[in-house]
Amino acid sequence: MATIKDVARKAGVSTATVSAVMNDTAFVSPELRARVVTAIRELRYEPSLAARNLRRNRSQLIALAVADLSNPFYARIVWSAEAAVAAWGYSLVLFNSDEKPDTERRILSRIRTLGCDGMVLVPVGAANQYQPHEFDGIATVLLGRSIEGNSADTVTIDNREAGRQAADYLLDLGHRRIGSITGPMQLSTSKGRLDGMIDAMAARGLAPQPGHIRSGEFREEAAYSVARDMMGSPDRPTAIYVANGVMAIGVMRAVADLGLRCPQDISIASTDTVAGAGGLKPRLTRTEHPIADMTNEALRLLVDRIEERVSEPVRSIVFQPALIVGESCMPLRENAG
Amino acid sequence: MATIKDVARKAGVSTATVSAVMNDTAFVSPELRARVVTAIRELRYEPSLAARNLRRNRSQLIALAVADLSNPFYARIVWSAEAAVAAWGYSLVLFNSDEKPDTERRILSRIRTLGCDGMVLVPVGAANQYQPHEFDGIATVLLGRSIEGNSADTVTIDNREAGRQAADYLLDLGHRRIGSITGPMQLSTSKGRLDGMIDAMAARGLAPQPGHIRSGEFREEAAYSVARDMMGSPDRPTAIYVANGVMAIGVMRAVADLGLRCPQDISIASTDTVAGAGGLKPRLTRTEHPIADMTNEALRLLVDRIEERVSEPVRSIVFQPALIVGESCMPLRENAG
DNA sequence: CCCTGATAGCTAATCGTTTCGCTGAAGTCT
DNA sequence: AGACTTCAGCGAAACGATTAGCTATCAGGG
Repeated sequence: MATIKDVARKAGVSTATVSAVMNDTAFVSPELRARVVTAIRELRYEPSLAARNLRRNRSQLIALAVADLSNPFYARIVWSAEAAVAAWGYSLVLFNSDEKPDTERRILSRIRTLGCDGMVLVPVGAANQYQPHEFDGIATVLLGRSIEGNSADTVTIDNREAGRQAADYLLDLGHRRIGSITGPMQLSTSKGRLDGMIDAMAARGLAPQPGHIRSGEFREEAAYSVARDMMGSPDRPTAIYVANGVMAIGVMRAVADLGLRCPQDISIASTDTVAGAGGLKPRLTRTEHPIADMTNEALRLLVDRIEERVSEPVRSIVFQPALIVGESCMPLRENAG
Repeated sequence: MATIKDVARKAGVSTATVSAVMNDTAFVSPELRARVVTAIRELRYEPSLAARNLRRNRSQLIALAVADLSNPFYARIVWSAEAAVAAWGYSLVLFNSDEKPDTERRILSRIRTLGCDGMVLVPVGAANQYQPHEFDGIATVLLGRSIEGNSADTVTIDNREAGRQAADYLLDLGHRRIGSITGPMQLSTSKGRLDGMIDAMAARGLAPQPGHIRSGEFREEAAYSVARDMMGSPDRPTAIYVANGVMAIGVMRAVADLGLRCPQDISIASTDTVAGAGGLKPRLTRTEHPIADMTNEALRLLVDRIEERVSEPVRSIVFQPALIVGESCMPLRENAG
């Protein structure tokens, strides 16, 4: 592995000159430049990032820590993030906290040791689980979920509005007994979506039955068992709002396994679709997030911070959901059968 | 950000001692050790990987370069790889070559500059596009696809067997006019799967019609248009073998858009299912790969190399596919309608 | 009591860059 | 012609760790 010294020796110049050529950081006469370039090519010199970073105190690394890599929603974020990170000239270090606060803690420490220039974090813990020092010294953008009281930039969606839109749609179809299967209540996403749904019902003088509101892990299996339980009872809801795409798959599976039909027997709406579910039948009625836009925006904010073109102290960007009507919901009156 | 010197000063010892404590690399008396540990805790010292790596010439980084991050198949690999990499004490740097050899070339160079200790590569180019020097000095495992003549360890599936299994299944159902939509022919995966299918047909004295064999990019859109074209013609095949899961979705969409029904009008089988397609209706008949096992195995081989517990010169592990019967195929005689 | 051997812990060199400050040749002005 | 600028290019000091090699201390044997 050739070093800058080898190049300098071969080209008959100092290492400073080689560095100047590499980084275009000072004028170098055409002759010298040519000699250096030749030497670089012949020796196949590639600068050592370790050395450069030690000196510059930069790493060219951006960390992305997502909550659950098995969830296509996050897989989609990873995809967008990789592209954005590369476009900004960084490399992506990927972590999966698997919805476990302890794992997340280890990840944060690892990100620090790696000297990542910045990180995009989908936080998994409750607000009070974070120590302020876990964030200082490293540019941070929170994605999708926020941490109350934290001073990092955030990019989120309007969860409350998402819940409201989905519930309004179901209400417009005439449903009155609407249930919800949502994620862990300490997460801003779960809580916001549920609150939005309750808002929408309250606006029409309604409230969900207590037994029709259930929360659990953001996973297919969790949703499956909760749904089986809720749907098995005689006073089951006529429509259900599921807080995320993976859970919606679980719910549909539960419905099918109980011998119920969707949408004839039960209407299902959700928030956050799962990639590749284009083939899911019936197609889910859901509110969608502009995942790629959100991710790009998160990285723009992050790079802004890293490169210190900082404007305001804390920036929060909220994306609005859009309702996509599929085939998983029907008007109530036709539910008689 | 505290450095080792700060810790040494605070604990009243030399940096060498701090280093010894950190790495447990020499005996340190209990008293000193205690002082050092306290100082480390109080200063919240975390060693700089950049400095350590410069010195040790290691980076604790493993690169994963996949061919197409938008493909759930690779998303699944990413998921498994992140877990395996973390379990071995490394961090994962993720790249997406997007099936573009040029991008892949840039990635290889980047991996080199980053000083990654090793890489897992899903190669996208033809064998002759690789220069030997792009691989030397960095431990490499090729995953899923191989490069002829390359001396890296490989973990692949038996593509030929996968094609054979799928085709045999269709043949057993009585199909004779079987077509195939496959990926780029310079890739070992595409070629192997097609060869397997041809093998199976040849074993029964059959051969596919030339117009029934089409290749294109490993993407949904590509498959969609090729399928529309092939299915539109009057002598269309009665069954079709699609070389990958994402393409299968495109084919199913094309079939539906042409007003054809699957499996009544056409049987579809594929290799490599897409995660989350559990909800796809009808469920795809396909050969599946043990993705997690393959990925784990790839990382085991890689870490072996990195940590120089090398056994044989080159190791190749081939996984066998398994046929999973869904609902997307029917016996030929019932195709009359 | 001195010499030896063992060893805890220190000093300083080193990894491969970047970058500050310097040198000295060439150019400009009076 | 002398003094002053300019600036291409160089030398060497960082950056923060690891580690080879050394020093000093101490115990034990002769």
